[in-house]
Amino acid sequence: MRPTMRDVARHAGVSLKTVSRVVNGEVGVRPDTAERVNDAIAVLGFRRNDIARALRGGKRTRSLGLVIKDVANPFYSQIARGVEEVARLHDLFVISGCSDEDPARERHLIRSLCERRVDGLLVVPSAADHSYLIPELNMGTAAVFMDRPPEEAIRADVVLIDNAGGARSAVEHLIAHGHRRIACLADLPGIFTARERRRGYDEALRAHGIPVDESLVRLGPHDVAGAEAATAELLSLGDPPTAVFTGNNRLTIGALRAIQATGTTTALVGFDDFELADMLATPITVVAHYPAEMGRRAAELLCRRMDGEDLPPQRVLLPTRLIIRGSGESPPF
Amino acid sequence: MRPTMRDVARHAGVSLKTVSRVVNGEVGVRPDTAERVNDAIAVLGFRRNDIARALRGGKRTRSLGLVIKDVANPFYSQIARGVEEVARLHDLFVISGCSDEDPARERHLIRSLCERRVDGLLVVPSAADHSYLIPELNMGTAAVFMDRPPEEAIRADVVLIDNAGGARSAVEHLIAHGHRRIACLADLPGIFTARERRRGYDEALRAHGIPVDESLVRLGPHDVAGAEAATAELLSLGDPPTAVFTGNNRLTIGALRAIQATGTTTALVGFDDFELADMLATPITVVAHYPAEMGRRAAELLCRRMDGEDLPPQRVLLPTRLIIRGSGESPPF
DNA sequence: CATAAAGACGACAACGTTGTCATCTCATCC
DNA sequence: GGATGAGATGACAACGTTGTCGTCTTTATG
Repeated sequence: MRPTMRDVARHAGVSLKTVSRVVNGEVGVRPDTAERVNDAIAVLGFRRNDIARALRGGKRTRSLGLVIKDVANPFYSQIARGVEEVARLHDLFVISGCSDEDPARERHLIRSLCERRVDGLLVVPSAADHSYLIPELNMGTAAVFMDRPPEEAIRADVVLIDNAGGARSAVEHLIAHGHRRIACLADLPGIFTARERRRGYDEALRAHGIPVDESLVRLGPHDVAGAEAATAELLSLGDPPTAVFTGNNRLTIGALRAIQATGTTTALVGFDDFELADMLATPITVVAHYPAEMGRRAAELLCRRMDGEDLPPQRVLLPTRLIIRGSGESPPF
Repeated sequence: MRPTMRDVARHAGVSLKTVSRVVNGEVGVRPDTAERVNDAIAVLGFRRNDIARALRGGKRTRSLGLVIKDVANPFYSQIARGVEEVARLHDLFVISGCSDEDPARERHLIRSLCERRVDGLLVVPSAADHSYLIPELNMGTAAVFMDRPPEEAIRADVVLIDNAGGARSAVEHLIAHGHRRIACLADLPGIFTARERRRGYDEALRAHGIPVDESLVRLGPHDVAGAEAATAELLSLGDPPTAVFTGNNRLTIGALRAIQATGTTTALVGFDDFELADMLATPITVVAHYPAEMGRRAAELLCRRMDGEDLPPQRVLLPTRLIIRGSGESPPF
């Protein structure tokens, strides 16, 4: 069906190797010979087989594997975009898969990607245990983790958001506006970023001599509905919080709904920016970060590893930025 | 570096072929032999090389190429998600690239994907001319287009949204609420979906005996700012429209901004749903569609082609749904 | 004009795997 | 006990390409 170099060679009346030379733009082919070969290529519709090329070359497949939770989620799709940009510059293809936060699937994906001999791996880890990766790493497959670190035993690069720092800046912003009773909605404590953001919340309070009141902290709400319920409950306390810090954008939206429903002016600052945050009835003050930048940095690090650079494992912390829009600046009531 | 089957064979004291049999779970290996082989595999950290496998098998690389405009755009990332779901079911990997609406890059991507011998192609086309694809199609690479059809000459499947039908339903909804002066913001007329939606707008008006007033139609605004300006200008007319139909979500947001700025109760229905459309100060009535479904349908079609099914080229039209939220139900003033 | 040097081109092996076929070892049966 | 056959295993080629090296042709040089 598909013509090979051999077919082209026959058609052009030259040897296989000469076709290879022409296809790869090597020197040492007479112009008229090259022309005959190119004609044959055009006539037959020949396309060089990169599979065979990668096998023969022995080394690079010019591809990298990307394992994220879910491309449909803007956070991950922006990471993917950043990765793609860098891959493009290095003439690499990205082979991606969604783990859906399922460790078994993550493991299966990584294994399959290694079998495909990707030159490197970019992973947002779900699994707790990545020891299965150690042989791959030793075998020379470079890997960079994003958003969450793997466990200690894995010596690989990580690119993280400054979760604690960002949360601290949010809570300090609320404190600066006079708040003392500040609630915290954090996601499930099994999640690294949720823990880190919670830590930032604690640090900010302590730094300003405000004791952490555990009755104002809700660990666990995981979706909009859960956050809405938790916030409603907090606002109905005898001594309700005057401000809320939310650990991610789903929680922010849930909290916002509950706040709007009660009609109070409870201040709100959320981690994660989101589209239209500035177009809402109350524009939302957020801790923004840059997932595409995370993808880019991770991919750049990976490319350096793939090029054989041998640094100690890096831990990159990406800065966040507080974007002031209104919801976080109302004074305590 | 990486051990091969030969290394495993040596280590286990068996032949290459026996290792192959064990790795592929073929019958006809004594349990104790298989165990020795598996031990060797574990000790050496052997991973089957899918590159060599694909080459030798001659046929399938178990991968498909996806060319979209930009993964960071939710519309495309949802398509990617749908594709991924189907690919997963068929044990395929997705190799994707972003064309950024650049025909040259699209062509380069498709060419590279063919060189990698993907088993099939899923493309949201940017280029006007896809004749370069014809040889690939003839050579047996299946292809399915999404969102926009390729030109006539290409005999390939297409999965489209019912753009005209959706637009018609939006405009008829406005007409049903008493509107007669309905503006239309459409994107650049070079864009297939923009033309189709514009066509639906025209059809709805004509079907109700309302002449199309070209002074209420703006073709060209392409981003939020452009739509905002165009809408502001429309609303400042001596005899302004009482309702606006917008051809995509960027335009909807721009129109919304302009409407909010003037403080009028101009009705608004937009094509494309978007996150938080229900959380805005004015919840937006939209024509929703399902990009992930488009990805799924296209991928399913592609898999059928890849399995050798030989249907005439299909043209799938996916339904839209009008979601009523408030912005489209205010009466004319 | 003879010869060296450079240039053009081809033969062959190898990358790591799997399909085909051959060989070898036993247990089984008459 | 020798033929029979099933089961286990191995040798070898091939997939399509590129690196190495050898051969042949052409050109430059004395």
